[in-house]
Amino acid sequence: MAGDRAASWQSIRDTIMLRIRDRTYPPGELIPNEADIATEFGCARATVNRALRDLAEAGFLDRRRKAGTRVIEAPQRKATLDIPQIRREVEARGQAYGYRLLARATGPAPEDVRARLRLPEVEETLYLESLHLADGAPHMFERRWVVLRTVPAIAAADLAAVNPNEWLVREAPYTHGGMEFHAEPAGAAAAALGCSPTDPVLVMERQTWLHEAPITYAREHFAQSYRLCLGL
Amino acid sequence: MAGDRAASWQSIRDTIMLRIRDRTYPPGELIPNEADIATEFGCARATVNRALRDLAEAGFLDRRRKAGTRVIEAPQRKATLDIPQIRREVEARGQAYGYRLLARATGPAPEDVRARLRLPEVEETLYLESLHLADGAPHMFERRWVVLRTVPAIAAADLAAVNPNEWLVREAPYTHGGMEFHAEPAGAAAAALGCSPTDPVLVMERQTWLHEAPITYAREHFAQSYRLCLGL
DNA sequence: TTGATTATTATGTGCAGACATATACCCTGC
DNA sequence: GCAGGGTATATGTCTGCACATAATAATCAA
Repeated sequence: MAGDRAASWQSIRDTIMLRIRDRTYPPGELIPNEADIATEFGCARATVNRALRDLAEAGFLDRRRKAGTRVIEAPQRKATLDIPQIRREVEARGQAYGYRLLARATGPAPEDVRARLRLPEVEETLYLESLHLADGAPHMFERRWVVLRTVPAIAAADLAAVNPNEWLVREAPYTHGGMEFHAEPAGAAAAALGCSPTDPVLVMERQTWLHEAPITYAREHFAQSYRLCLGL
Repeated sequence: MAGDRAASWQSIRDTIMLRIRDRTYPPGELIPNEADIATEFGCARATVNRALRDLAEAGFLDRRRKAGTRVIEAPQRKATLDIPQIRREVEARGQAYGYRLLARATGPAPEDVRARLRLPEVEETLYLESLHLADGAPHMFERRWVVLRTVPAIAAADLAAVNPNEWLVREAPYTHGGMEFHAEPAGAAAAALGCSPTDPVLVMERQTWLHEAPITYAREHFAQSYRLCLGL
């Protein structure tokens, strides 16, 4: 008997986890069914269910009706990234956050932006260029296109006071989106970032949708010192 | 009454989510307690609990005993990244995965590696240099240090056949770790990647621990075409 | 006013039982 | 041998109830 007393779902989860680690339950193998585990721990099946569900969500178990519960062979662990909210990130490091709106214009979405947002037709967009500062030094240079049909309210927003991302997060919730990172020479962003056009910078591209309606596409160039951190 | 019939926890979750979106439950405000919601939907409190717990885990609600359930002001949405397992990533794109072990040596951990792994003293490490290929073309160049005290078994592993990451994932599970991304010139990795030393490349640094024992530190240089993708 | 104690309350967790649902597996008929 | 259908089974979910726990709010004492 593993849990002599007070089998909480966490303690069951931890025990099962240990057994996965020490190969009592080997990779790829089935583990006992919920009812049996419940008997072993002297608890209700619901409690075991809670424990196993948690491990499955964490990516260590594969559960299927009738088939049973199997230990994942190569635990595809997920890293979670708290989506960079520039201001927070800067302030969390104890630096003063600053923001400057460099350009603002309205016009049709360029070809590459339309492709990113899966826009079949040319649409009016609000184009924004902004620079985000940490302790006065350039930290991130952003170019952003916002689809006016989806978010008409942004036309009236005071984006010199609130940065576009924060405005959108508050006023235009999204249902899904995507991000991509790659490295490229600073190029046109060099001037704003105060580096050489050939210096490597980290570029983040990001799109969001509200159901099928495209909201925004942003292309953010980070200063060289920036490191994107994720926890495992 | 929102759910006239068959209130599953998912349908309750979705309904609550809609109310958060349309500001029926405004940001920062308390939402009704579980018992009231259960009454509204005509279901048991446990079902509501399941729904709200899910939304809390997804980062939309803040729940505290006695205090109640509150809508998060700035939904710090989490992006999840399935930790790059090179082989999978390459094969998922329909390309042939290849791997070559370029160097293998044993010796004390260099200063910067020790810092990364929070190693107070000099320790013996296995140093590995490897190149990962996609359809024969260089895709990622990796330098890795493995702490032999924590993972002695790797000394006997055939790392020409299995890549170090896959071996470690299977044989040396970790409890926690971290990843960082930044951009830098290819430098010494240029030769292996077949690019110019000044070309920008995406660098991933990664460390893992088993409880307090450091396992490995890896520094991976990705080919220029590589893009790190995350879903929101 | 301040600090400690107690009551109240919303969420967290547990149990037993029931039914729902997906699906692996066997059995049948061709 | 193979396709199709039926069945057994393991997980998924819900209910109604109970008690645990955390934390606010109220009360009381110094």
